[in-house]
Amino acid sequence: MPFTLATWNINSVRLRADLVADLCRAEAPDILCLQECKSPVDKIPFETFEALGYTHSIARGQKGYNGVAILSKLPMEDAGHFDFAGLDQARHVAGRLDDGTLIHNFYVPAGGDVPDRERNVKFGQKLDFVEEMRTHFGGSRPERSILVGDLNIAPREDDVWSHKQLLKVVSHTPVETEALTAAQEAGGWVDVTRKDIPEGQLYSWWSYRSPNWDAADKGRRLDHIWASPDIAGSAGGSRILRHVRGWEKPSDHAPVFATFDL
DNA sequence: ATGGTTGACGTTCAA
Repeated sequence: MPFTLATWNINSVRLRADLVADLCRAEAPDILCLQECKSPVDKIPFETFEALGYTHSIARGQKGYNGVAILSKLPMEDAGHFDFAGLDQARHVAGRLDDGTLIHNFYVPAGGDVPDRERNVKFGQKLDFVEEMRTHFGGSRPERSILVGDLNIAPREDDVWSHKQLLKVVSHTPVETEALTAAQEAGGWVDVTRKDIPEGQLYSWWSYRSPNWDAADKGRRLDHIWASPDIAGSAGGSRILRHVRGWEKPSDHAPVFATFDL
């Protein structure tokens, strides 16, 4: 069964419901995973997405912050959620397709500004969250599974505009990139985007604080699509829709796409 | 050395 999967940090699903609809009309992903919905579940405009064929949805939300949702044209059942690091925040939800394929949608904590857990509680929570991803997937190694989301870490040197200048910037510090790589390896996860696009600079996020984001191009690859090793061979077609970052009133993240033929 | 922008909420926090 072939399908197209996308992940997008939408930065308010209510403010940008029209952008979600535009993306769905233009690219027609079968499954769209959203992060930073910033909305209680009962205020997400699911009817807008149902009208476009996304008749199945699973979401977790809270007022104002965080929030994750999976919109799907394919039948999907709720497969539960994690509350890593004991934060009691809506940062993960999982769905299961009819063929048993499991889809994890994560929103990893951003971690604040100071990359030191002694001085910044949020950074410690981020490291704890990623460490729990490692212990979980190391303990029950994923099969027939896909993991996507805003992981808020750019692991490779070519996942940021300047490796050297970002070594002490949260999202690219060695303690973070090593923790994310450890979590990936613990589960045997294959980085699908980098399997398909192994060479060159690749970004999915550009700060709002740069007025000329496109020309300056000081991006980072924070959004990821991983596959368990048994199905990684069926993944392909990766792309990051950079032009979406240039839409009117955009999210600061661009959507990341891949296809699977399971 | 530190500002720059955005969103939700409510007169500030998080990203």
